[in-house]
Amino acid sequence: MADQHELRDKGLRLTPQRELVLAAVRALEHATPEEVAERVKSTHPGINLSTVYRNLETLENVGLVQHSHLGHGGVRYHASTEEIHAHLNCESCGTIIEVPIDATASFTQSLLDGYGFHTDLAHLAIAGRCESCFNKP
Amino acid sequence: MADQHELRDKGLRLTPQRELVLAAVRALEHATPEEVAERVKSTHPGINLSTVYRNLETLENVGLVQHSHLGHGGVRYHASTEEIHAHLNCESCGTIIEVPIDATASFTQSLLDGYGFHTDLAHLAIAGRCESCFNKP
DNA sequence: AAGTAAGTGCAAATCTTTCGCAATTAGTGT
DNA sequence: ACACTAATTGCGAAAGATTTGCACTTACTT
Repeated sequence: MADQHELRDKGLRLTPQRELVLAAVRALEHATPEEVAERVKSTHPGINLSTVYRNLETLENVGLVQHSHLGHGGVRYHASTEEIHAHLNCESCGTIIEVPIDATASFTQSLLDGYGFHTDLAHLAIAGRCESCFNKP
Repeated sequence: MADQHELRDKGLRLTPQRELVLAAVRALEHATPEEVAERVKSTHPGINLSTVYRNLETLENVGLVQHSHLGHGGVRYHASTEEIHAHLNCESCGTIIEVPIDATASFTQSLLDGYGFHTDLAHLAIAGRCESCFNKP
C-alpha cells in the first residue's frame, strides 16, 4: 500500500533519492527540477542534480509525474493525477491555474474540426495574466 | 517609406546587421535565433550570434517582432503583423499551424469568465499533433 | 569634418540539461 | 546472513543556448 509498492510495481528500485524526488514533486506542484532538488536537499543534502533529472525522467516514463512547458520559466513537473488539466500561467506573477480538461473540450474540438489538429493542452501552458495582475499597471 | 524609416522611426539606428535580422525574421517565419543568424550569414557572413540575439531583443522591444515558446523546440521569432495568431505546434513533425485569434475567442472568453484569466494565446504555442502525424504510429 | 552614443565583435561567463564512468546499493537467490 | 548482478548514484566534464563585459567601430548629429 505504501510508497514502496507504487514504485516497485512500476519495476523501479526503491531508493531514498527516488522516493524523495517523487515526494517533492507531489508536495511542490509544478516545480522546476532545480526546485525539486532544493527540496530534496533539505532531507538528503548529498543528492546530485543529475540524479534529480534522471529520476524525473524515469518517473515520467512510468507515468507517475509529468512535465509541462510554462513559457519563460522553463520546464515544470507535477504529479500525475486522475485529473488531466491544462495550465494557465500568469506571466506576471507566475501563478498557475489548473483548468479541468473538460472545460477546454469545445475548443480542442474546434481545432480538430478546423485544422485537423489533435490538441494536447496538458503539455504546454497557456500564457496570459491572472485577474489581479491584469488589474495592475 | 522604406525600411530605413520603420527602424529609425522607432528610434533605432540603421545598421546592416539590424536590417538583415529583421528581414530574416520576416522571411523565415517562426525562426529560432540560430536560424535567423544562419540566414543573415548568407548576406553578411561576419555577423556575430550575440548581435543577432541583441537585435532580436531590440526589435521586440519596439514591437517589430515577437517571440513565442514552442515547447521543446525553444524560442522562435516572427514578424509582428496586423494579424495576431495562435500557434498550433505539432510535436512530431514540428509543423506550425497559424490560427486567427478570432477562432479562439470563445475559448479565451470562457477562461476569462471562469477563471478571471486574460489569455495571450499568441505567446505560447499549443502542443499537439497534426493530422498526418496523428495517423501514424 | 568631428564628436558621441549606439551598435558590433569577440571571448568568456552563465545556466540548464545531458553524458560517461567508476563506485555504490537495492533486490534476488543461496 | 552472504554473495551476486544490474540498476542507480555521484561526480566531473560536455554540450547547447543565451548573456555579458569590454574595447573597437560606425551611424547619426551639429
